[in-house]
Amino acid sequence: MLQLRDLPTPEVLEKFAQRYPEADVSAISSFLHLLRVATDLSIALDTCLSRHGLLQGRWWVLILLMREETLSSTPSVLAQKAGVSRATMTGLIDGLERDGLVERLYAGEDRRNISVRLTAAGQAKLDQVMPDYYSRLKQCMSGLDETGRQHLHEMLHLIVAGVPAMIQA
Amino acid sequence: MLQLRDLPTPEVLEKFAQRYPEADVSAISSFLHLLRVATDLSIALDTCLSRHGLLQGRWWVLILLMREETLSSTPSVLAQKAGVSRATMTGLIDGLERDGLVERLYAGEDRRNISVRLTAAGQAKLDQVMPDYYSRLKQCMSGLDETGRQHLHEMLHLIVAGVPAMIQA
DNA sequence: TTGACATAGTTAGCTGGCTAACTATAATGA
DNA sequence: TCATTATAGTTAGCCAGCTAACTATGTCAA
Repeated sequence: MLQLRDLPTPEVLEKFAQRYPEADVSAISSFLHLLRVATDLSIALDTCLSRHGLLQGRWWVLILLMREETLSSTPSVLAQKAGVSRATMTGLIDGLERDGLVERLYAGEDRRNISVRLTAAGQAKLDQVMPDYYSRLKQCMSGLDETGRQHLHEMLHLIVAGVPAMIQA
Repeated sequence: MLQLRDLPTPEVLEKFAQRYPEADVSAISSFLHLLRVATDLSIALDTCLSRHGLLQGRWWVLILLMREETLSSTPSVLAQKAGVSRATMTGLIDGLERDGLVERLYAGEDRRNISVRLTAAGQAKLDQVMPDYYSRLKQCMSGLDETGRQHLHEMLHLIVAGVPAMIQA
């Protein structure tokens, strides 16, 4: 996400703003700070999951399956929800199946679709990971009270509303 | 960073919280929302840079060099500041040098060190990219006023303070 | 002074994403 | 009805990170 470790100091920003009058130093600073913190959180999540021999990609697949009443779904739906390509999902399922955490079932009406189901071992793995993840996360976010969290949500909405403007041609 | 597109609804969170009492639903929700928005911002940044034929990694190297009075630095220092391994930095510099945006100079005191310098073409590239980047970013963050940005900073500090607790053994 | 250790840059090979192209199956419309 | 088009899953190959190992150079203490 944001690899950069050496965020610009106010002085550096000022220097750049002098050459580039378009620069809005507090906007830049907020943007980079947000990316920096989010990246650190993501790394922390990876660290937590790695203790259980998992990576984010596979872990999300397990969670998406657990959300389903039937504990199953199809690769293309999973790909959409997980935000990866179908090709990547094939690889994720391959790995999870090799570890016995999910299984492919070829039994559907439409023979283009296959079903991917969380196995008992997959559920057991989640029952081991999730309490650890949740309690660490609770600690991590404990600095922010309910009001602060509400505030954060609102700000994030405001920011995300600006993304189209950033992308447009 | 966060690939997941299908963030949990309050109902899903409630269901998980029932099975896993450690869950703090508002903490989880804030955490995921933060990662989701940051990821969207990072993708928007990539989109902006790609219009100029750049990727984040190389672009940050150019910026780090421009920050220096001498427009130059060494690969290992750049690697540290850019938050990538020295091996990766070798590759980034290779690419930038091939495009004529930086040059390697072998002239230092300590012959283990080499110097990497921003070329005129590199500076010209930045003069083309930065105004675009800055004005897009300004638009993107325009939903948040100065007070909001201050608030955001404070909250991010509170969150980042919790990261060690999330990582610790 | 020289042997052990540390540091800088590079190379080789791994990984988890990606796109594009392929196969098989289903749906649709002339 | 059958040719076209769309969809699902997979495969092949690309890319930008990574670690580990290697070479060359510098440092330091016995």
